[in-house]
Amino acid sequence: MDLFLTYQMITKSAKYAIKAVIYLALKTDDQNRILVRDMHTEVSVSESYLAKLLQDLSRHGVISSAKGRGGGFYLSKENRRRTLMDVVKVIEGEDAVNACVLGISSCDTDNPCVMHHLLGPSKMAFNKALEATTLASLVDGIPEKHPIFPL
Amino acid sequence: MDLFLTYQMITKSAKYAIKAVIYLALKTDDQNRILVRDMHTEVSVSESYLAKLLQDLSRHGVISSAKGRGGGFYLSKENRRRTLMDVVKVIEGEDAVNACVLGISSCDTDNPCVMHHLLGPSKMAFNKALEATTLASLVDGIPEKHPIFPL
DNA sequence: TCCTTTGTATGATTTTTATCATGTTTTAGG
DNA sequence: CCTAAAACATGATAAAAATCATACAAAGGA
Repeated sequence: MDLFLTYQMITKSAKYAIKAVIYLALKTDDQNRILVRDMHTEVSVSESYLAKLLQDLSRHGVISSAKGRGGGFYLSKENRRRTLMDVVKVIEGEDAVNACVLGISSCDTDNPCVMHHLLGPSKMAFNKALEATTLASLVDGIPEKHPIFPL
Repeated sequence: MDLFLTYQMITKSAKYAIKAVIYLALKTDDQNRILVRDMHTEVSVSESYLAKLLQDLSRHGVISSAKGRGGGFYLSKENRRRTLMDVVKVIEGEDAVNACVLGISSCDTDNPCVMHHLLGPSKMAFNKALEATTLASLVDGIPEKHPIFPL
C-alpha cells in the first residue's frame, strides 16, 4: 500500500529502474553478473516486473546482459558513462522529458505558457541533474561494504 | 491521445485544476461567477470531471462557489491569497508533496537516500515555486483582453 | 410554494499503469 | 549434441487514475 502514488517527478517504473541501476553499479561489472532472481528484493519489486524493466534497459544499451548459463545483468565500462536521464528516457519514453509542466502541446520556449517561466526552471534543473549524473558517479562515494540496499 | 502521460511533475488532474484556477483568477470575483458548463472547454477537460475537481477545491476553501440560480464558481479576495501549492495539495493529497523522489518511505532529511542530495534540491525548488505563487500573482501580467485560453 | 438552476455527492465505466505468468530463444557445460 | 540455465518476448490480469453518469440538495425567482 503506497501512499505516494501521485505528484511524482517520475513514475514508479522509473524509480525501480534507477534503484536497479544503482544496484548494478555497486555490485557488477563485465566479469560479475547478477540474476534478476538475486536482486529483485533489494529493489523492492517483483522478479518478473524487474526482469521486464531490465530487459528494456538492456535492449537500449543502458545496461548489459548475457543469456544462458553464467549469464545475468551487469554494467560495463561503457554503461557506466550513461546517465540517469538515459534510464528515465528508456522507461518513460523519449518525449516525456521535454513535455510542458501543464501538458500543453503548443508550449515551448518560443511560445511559452503562463507557467513556463514559473515552473520551467525547476523542471530544467531536475533534467540537468538527471543528465549530469552518470551511473558511475551514482555510487562514487559509497563503499561497497556500506549497506544502502534494500532501497 | 496524450503523448505526455508520464514523467509528470504533477498529475493530469492537478494540471486541470491549475488551468481552471488561472481561468477563475482571470475572469471571476465575488460578483462575477462562472458555470462549469461555460469554462470546461477552456480548460480542455470534460464538464463533469472539471466539476468534480472544482468541488474538491471549493470544499477545501481554495476557491468559492454558490449554489442555485445565479450561482457558480469564483475566486474571492481571500482565495486569491492561496497558492498553487494549496491547489496541488488538495488534488494530489497532502503528503504526496513531501515524498522521496525514489519513493522510499524511510527517506527524509535526517536519513537521506542516495538520490536525496542529487534530486532533492530541484524538487525543493519546484515546491518553493508552487508555494511562492499566489493565485493572484498568476495573472498579474496578463491583460484580460489578451487571450491565453484555451490552455 | 413550486420550479428551475445551480453545485454536491456518489458510484459506474474506461483507460492507463503496474504486475504477473507462461512460453521461446540463446548460451555454456557435460 | 543434449540439457539446464539464463535472458527475451508476449500476452493476461490487477490496480490505480481518469472519466462519465445519475441522483440529490440548496438557492433564488415567479
